[in-house]
Amino acid sequence: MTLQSEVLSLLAIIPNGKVVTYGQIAKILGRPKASRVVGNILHRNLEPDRFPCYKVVNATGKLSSHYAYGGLTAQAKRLRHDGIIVQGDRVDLKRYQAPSDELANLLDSSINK
DNA sequence: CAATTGACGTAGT
DNA sequence: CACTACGCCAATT
Repeated sequence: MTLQSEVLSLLAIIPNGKVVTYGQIAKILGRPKASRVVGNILHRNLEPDRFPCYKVVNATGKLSSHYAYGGLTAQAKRLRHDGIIVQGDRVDLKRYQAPSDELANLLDSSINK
């Protein structure tokens, strides 16, 4: 099982109206130091229609500046569409970041399903 | 197979 | 919070 497929699986189960950070994903998948890899995976796959990669932000809540198809603006637009308030180029992590344990639980459920 | 490449994170300033 | 420097590691070349 590649880390890549794990990351994509996790993206698919992010609760609507919530966001996650790269490091959070990495930690959940057992690679707490592989935050960069998570970003690389999303960068290389570029499948915005298949996975909600717009729900992924960095540790400060800032949106990815190299997001495909319009960059920050396009990503912010998608986030707002999900009911998430985007101030400038960032979101309020305190309010929108999905708890890691909840994600782990959802991931487990998706595997079981 | 070795080197390169980053949608990043953390600690220090 | 903004910036810098350095560490990290799977996928790609």
